[in-house]
Amino acid sequence: MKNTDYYKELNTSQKKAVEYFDGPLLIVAGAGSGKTKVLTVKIAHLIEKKQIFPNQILAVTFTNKASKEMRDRVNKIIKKKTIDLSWLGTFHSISAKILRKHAKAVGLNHNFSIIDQDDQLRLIKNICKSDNIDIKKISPNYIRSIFDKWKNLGWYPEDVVLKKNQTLEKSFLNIYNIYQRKLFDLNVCDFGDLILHCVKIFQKNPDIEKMYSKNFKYILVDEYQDTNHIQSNWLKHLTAYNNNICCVGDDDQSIYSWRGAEVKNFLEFDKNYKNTKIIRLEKNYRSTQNILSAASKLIENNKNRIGKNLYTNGDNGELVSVNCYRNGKDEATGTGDIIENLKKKYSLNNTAILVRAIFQTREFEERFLKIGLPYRIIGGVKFYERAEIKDCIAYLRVIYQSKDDLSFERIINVPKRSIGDATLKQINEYAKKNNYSLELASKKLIELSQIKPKSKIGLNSLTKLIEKWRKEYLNKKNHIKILQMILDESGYSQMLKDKKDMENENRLENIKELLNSMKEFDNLESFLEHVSLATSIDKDWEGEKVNLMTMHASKGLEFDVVFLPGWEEGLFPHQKSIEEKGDSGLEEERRLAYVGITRSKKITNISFSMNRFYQGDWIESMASRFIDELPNANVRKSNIQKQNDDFDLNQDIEFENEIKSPGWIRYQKRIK
DNA sequence: ATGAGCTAGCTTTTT
DNA sequence: GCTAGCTCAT
Repeated sequence: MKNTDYYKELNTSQKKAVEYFDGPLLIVAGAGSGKTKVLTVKIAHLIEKKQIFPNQILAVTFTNKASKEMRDRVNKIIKKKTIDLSWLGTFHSISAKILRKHAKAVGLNHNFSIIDQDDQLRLIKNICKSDNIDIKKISPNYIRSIFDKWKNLGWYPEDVVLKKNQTLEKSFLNIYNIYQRKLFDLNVCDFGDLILHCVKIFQKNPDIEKMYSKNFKYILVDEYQDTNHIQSNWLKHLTAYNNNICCVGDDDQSIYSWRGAEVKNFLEFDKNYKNTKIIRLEKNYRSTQNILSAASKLIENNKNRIGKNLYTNGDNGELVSVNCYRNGKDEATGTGDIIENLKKKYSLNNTAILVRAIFQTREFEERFLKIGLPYRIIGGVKFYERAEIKDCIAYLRVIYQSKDDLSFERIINVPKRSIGDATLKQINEYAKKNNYSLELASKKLIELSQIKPKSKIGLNSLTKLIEKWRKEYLNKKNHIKILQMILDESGYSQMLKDKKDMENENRLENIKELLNSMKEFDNLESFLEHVSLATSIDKDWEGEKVNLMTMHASKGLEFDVVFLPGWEEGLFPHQKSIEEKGDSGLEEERRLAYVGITRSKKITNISFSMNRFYQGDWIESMASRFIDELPNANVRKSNIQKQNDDFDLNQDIEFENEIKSPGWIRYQKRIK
């Protein structure tokens, strides 16, 4: 095997990391040190040099985006036809794949549906209602977060261990029991179950564990610092036979502890896996010296870290600028001005504004619309979480899986069919009593003429339609045609057309896009599987636009120019973070700052404002403590006083038709 | 069953 | 200041 170009490009420690194949390996990879490169080259080497079958490699990421990128890059390296890396995916997608094969082992049917947070919440609310639990006293959202926590710890209801003082949690245990039973009845899983069920299957069935762990000759894990307890457990099972695991991560970029991630997994990797080899990647290929020094000095204020010395061969570059503005509007205006100046040299696509909380994008949006600076918002409401998209999917799910009561309940009165709480309650009770699905219960109640006349008409037509659509599905009608049929015949399209406001036009657009994205799938089944685990469809990347997103969402990305606004005490570090988690909360906020700064390749602009309009009030704010932690040698501080550049609301500006972000809609409402 | 009107609460959110 | 989610009157 000759040394190929991609291999020559690696530095010494990267090469070492690629070539260390057998036994546990932990790669401590600083920001911008080329960790994805190492992982992808390693996969290529395993296939080409070590003659490992692609389907004997397990490669795990956290996001769909990361696995897509990894797949693309491996394919680029191995120039042959697309290789079958069937076990490259997210923790959840791989778990779902395993679980489909062994669903029976945990009491599920192989065609189970995967439910999201929204469905979880509705289910919990339903349980609370029938159990007479006062939702006002305990928020269902809190209950859900506790369930998730338990699942992340690997606990079925019977495994839950509580301390004496956890009385509130104790009262949730009964709900957890009912909730889990309900999930089985409905033949559905929540996200947490996907991984938890797999671990339980491995625990109870050594033969299944052996089958998989024997097959996976090599296991690679990206962003290891973000794994939680159950994920680390899951990996332990899958490494049982061959014990070849390579994990890549950066403890300084652990920013998801609130989602159950435990840096402990990363810091104590060598305790969990005996004879671990540790390799550090400390050469940074991304940022200038000034940016790197600023980030490094800042993160040194954290006590709980491995510690590393990042270096770069690059030049010093520009100083990191720290700008003080009078208020949020000035900050948005000033930022816009700087972008206008820089955009000849650095493209807008390579410019990003990274915020702590998504609401902060608003002021920037308003300003950018005003001056006609194109932008895109990454994050916010996910495509597949939009109500209209969820409605479409609920219709499809009901057809695919008649037991899916959650979906049935979602669409029973959408569009309006005069079926309200009372009727729904009646159906629910009848279903429960006879152990029917809601759909079956509805049909029976109609037959028995027990539904109020007005509701009966609506309900009857719905059940008849569902039967008709299901027949079409069983006759192998194309899934896109089926959805079009549903939209027409249910009156859903009409409902959206009737209300002629902007939002509904948007909704119709989104549905068109959904129909379009369905083309990529052969059948309804594979489409539904994709949808349950996906959050977005790739789009809106065309054109030159400034990127606005949260710092969380920016992890793994890089830009020439990065703006970090709103560095004020209370907002960043966020008050809540410190209140809830104290010092460890503060350290996580600092890691977030570190992630933010290290996204930048050339220019970094940090800013704060002395006054901010926040939650309906003007508050005086102080510069974030993080600003004081930046090294003076690498920073240039300035006070920016804008002239009286008040927003002129009467100006007529033609907006590009495509910009229909929340900010644009708000803006439209305001100027009307 | 449904729309108007009021109130509480307001971070991050890979799946 | 905004808005989701509930209550209450129609």
